[in-house]
Amino acid sequence: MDVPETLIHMASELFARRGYDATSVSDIVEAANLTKGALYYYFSAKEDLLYAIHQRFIDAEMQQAQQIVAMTEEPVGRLRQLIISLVESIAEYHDEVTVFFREMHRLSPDQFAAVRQIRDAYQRIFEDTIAWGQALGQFRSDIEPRLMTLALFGQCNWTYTWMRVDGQLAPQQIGARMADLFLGGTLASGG
Amino acid sequence: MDVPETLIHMASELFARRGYDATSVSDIVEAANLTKGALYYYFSAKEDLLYAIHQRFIDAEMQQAQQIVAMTEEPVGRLRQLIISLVESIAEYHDEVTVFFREMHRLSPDQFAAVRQIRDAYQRIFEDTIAWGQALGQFRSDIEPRLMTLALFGQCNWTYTWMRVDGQLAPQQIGARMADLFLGGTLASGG
Amino acid sequence: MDVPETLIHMASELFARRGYDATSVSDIVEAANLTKGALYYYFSAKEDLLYAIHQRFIDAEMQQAQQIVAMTEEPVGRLRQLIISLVESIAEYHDEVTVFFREMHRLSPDQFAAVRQIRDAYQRIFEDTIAWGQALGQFRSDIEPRLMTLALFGQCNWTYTWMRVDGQLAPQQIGARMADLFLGGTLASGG
Amino acid sequence: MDVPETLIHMASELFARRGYDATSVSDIVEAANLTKGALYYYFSAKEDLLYAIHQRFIDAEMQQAQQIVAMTEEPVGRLRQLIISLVESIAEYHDEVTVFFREMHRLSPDQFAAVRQIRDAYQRIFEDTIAWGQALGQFRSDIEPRLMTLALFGQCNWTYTWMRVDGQLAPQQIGARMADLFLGGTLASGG
DNA sequence: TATGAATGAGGGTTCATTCAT
DNA sequence: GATGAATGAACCCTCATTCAT
Repeated sequence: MDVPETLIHMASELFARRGYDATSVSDIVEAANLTKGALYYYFSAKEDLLYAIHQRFIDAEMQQAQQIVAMTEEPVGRLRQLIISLVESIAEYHDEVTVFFREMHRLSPDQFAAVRQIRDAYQRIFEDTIAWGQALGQFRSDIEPRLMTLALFGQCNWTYTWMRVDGQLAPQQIGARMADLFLGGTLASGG
Repeated sequence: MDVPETLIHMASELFARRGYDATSVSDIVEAANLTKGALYYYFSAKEDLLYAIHQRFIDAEMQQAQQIVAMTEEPVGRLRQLIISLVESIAEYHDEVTVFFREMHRLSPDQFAAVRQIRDAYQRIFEDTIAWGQALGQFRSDIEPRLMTLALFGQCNWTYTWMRVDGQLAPQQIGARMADLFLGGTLASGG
Repeated sequence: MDVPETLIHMASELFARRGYDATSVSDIVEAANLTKGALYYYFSAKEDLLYAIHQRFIDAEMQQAQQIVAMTEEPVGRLRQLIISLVESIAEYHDEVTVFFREMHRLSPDQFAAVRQIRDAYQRIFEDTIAWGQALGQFRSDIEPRLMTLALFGQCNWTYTWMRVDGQLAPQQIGARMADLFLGGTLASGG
Repeated sequence: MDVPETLIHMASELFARRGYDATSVSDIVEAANLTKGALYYYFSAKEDLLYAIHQRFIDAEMQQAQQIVAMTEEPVGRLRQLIISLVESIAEYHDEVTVFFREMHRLSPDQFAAVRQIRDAYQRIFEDTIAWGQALGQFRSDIEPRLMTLALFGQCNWTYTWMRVDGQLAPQQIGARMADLFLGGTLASGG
């Protein structure tokens, strides 16, 4: 397998399990059955691995969101698909996501800014979708899109703390329920 | 001020800002204007500081939840109050909460188990409240209480990543909106 | 013996023998029968040892020069004494001097500037003495004081490359001959 | 340009500026726009570059000295020309000279011995010239030729620490003054 | 109560060198 | 002739912790 790829993968796993600082470069190369020299041939610093992990998730997620935007034509369906896609990605990139949410503050200022820029663009896709729904009268308008997006992100992102690959519900099912809840709320309707 | 108290406070701030591993014992005692000897007189290890920070938040939060349970007599109001209390606590204990969510995995197995026990008990209060509401026909019953609780926790806990002391909305207001959203959902009601 | 003192002494010896970069921190602490931790308790970087060695020589030399200036009242005698003092110091601080001349360029810009300032002041004492002698008509005036000083420094400083503690001539004797040569030149007088 | 030549040239520059140990093989090949493989095709070790730089200067200087010896027939003129030639060479080979004087101790014992042999032969040319002048009664005889040579070498070699290509005086002029000073001394003659 | 000196294991990183291609 | 990938030893430095005082 490709050496830098292997290193990123191994680093994701270890950073997710033990934390970035608690994982030594030695740990990574040992797990990958390589030498430190090899690592430093491809990455100029441990931090670059952290950055690569961040990019890997945010880029994948951003791309999916853009595809969904291109393929949907009304706000409710678009939002539902965005939610499910997000939850599925969190399951698929579980290690990367764990590192992403827990260690972003360890990035260098430059790297942090780069990641943040894409993250903000990603967030704006959700905000715009909600604002669109509000304009159409399909979404409640008493709460600002930004706050609603943050609430939704909380719901979805938090799954990284408890969602298991071998859990009762598949990520797709969990995503569907998150969409149901976010859209419909908790109170029993009708009656 | 009380020495151990000062140390915990300083450690919360630094751990929240830089991370647990990236903060040295020297950093803490310097910030507290004390010496290492003083720290090791009160705490037998750096880890104990981490544990104290976790306890401080979870204990405070647990106590509040129990008070609310004692004071409320129907599920909707209880849940609403629990939500607002949680968001307010996250604002009040911002540093501790940041450390709690980001560094829990760095606790020793014993300490982790102790913290987890209270955290689980705290979670059960929410789950029970939701189950109670379902039994009364006030909450939707198509999603299990546990999943609904985890979704709610996501919504609330995630605020630690973006809520600011000097933000436009006070924590209490943010909590209220979180409750509204969680209970009522996003779709415009009525026709 | 005083720990930082021992370290500076050991470092002088090793830096002089092997060079600054070719001497590891481990080499130094082993030679001093100490641990790395002890070294870094007193010096925040290897470079600080290098700086301390530079200071040690330049400060000692500067002080002696000032004493001679205070004690002498005519240029020829003053210059002769300055020369002898310089050569004697080079013998006394042989290791430090070797490091001083060979590794000055390895100092950090700040440290370099600090050392250079004293070195320049020291040089000015010689230049002023020569200019004074020229003004009195005792020294030749066809060459600028600065160039004469640099030639003299060459003569004296270069002794660090060949002067031995156990050589035939004592440093004081070598210094005296350097003075004779510099003042009288090589050509046979009279005739 | 010839590859090994380029490498020696680049290495001279970098070794002179940063020091031998502080310059990596990577630095050299990058500066020369080559690869490490190319360097190791022509030089079997970094040390060989250092040796080549030493040779380059000492050989050139030795050759010049021999020409001067062959062309001069009395000691004063010969010495004057040797001095000027030395100072001019120091200017011309400034980088190599800097490395020569500062890093000679980093050569391997064998290489050191080889360089030293030529250096000693070179020194003997000066000593012999001075002894010759003493025998003819033209040079003072109260100081041994070896010590006078070392003093003279100090004067001349030290110029590498301060002589600049763009200085007020050309190397040839500086050499002339060095000769004047060494021969005539500092004291005003006559009276 | 608290200090200041010291430890020693391990941290991330560099680098001269090798070698299959 | 020359490359790019890889090695492994050594490098400087940090740090949680200890302990005599």
